[in-house]
Amino acid sequence: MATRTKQAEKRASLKLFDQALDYGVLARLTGFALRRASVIDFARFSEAIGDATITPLRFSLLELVGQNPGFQQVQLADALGLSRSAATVTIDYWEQRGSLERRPDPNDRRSYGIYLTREGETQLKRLEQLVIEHDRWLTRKLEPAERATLGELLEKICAR
Amino acid sequence: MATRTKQAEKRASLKLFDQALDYGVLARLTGFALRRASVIDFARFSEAIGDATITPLRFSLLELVGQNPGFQQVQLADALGLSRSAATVTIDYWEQRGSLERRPDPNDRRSYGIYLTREGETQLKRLEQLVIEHDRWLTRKLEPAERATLGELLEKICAR
DNA sequence: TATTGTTATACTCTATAACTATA
DNA sequence: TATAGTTATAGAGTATAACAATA
Repeated sequence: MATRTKQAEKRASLKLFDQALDYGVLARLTGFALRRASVIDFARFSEAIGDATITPLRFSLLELVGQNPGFQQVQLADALGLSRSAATVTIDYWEQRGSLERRPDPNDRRSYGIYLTREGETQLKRLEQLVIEHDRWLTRKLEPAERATLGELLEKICAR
Repeated sequence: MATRTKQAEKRASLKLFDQALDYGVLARLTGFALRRASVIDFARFSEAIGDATITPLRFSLLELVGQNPGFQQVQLADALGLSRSAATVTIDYWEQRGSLERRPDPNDRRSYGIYLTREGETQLKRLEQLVIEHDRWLTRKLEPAERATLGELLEKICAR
């Protein structure tokens, strides 16, 4: 039992990337650096939120619904680069928690508009604060100007 | 049949992120931008390599072995933030392809040193070229100086 | 007792395909 | 015929736990 705990403990400390090793071309790859940073972000996200089931993707969807009430599932899926089935599952998650609801679209009976519930609005406001705090933690080593620059450069990468 | 093809086709085009939607606080989050860029990188990586089974992680491990021949699995796992079992599986993948081999460690009979085979050396050189090309594609919208800046900023995020 | 590596197992995430009900 | 959403299913990927061999 002690052994298992130790193994889990060791992994939990997440001391990525060993100084003793030569990373070769990896050290020159933007893609590798992006992945590293993303892993760090992801690893602390749920912890910062205080709920292991709330992932970055799930938060993103809730935020998107909050900002764009009434949009179709298909639009939300596209906006996040998800399949329709993945969007269904993610929406199910929040609906089961009472944070959002599907309302039949009066103009197209195949589809629903997705809306926050009253509970969802409260929840989202709470999460926004925690996520913003977490993001500040993630970028705590950067000056405000550097953070802005990073945002612009990443934006350029994503622009088509 | 036509329907299915269309669905897959649509997703393959990966037109992430809809201009019509308001991304709210997501637009201000470094973590969200990192994830977006990573998704773009990952989505094109295997395609650029021309082999759907070679993922960024698998390439990273091979590169690490190439630069650090003879290291233990546990060291490679730590260097990539993997569990021991995940490292085992990843090494199995390359070993089955004849690209690397486990050699018994003469000093510690519990462990192996991991080495490239002759085939692995050739393979790695080939992959390095393709990966570097892919990374250039990923950052094609950035000036050389911007690319360098991005690297430094990401480095700061990852530094402890 | 602790560590290296393997295996068994389970869980998360996401995709494609098939299905339904509409359009 | 095409589309919105659901469900069934499968495949990556990765983790923990248990185990064997060795330290």
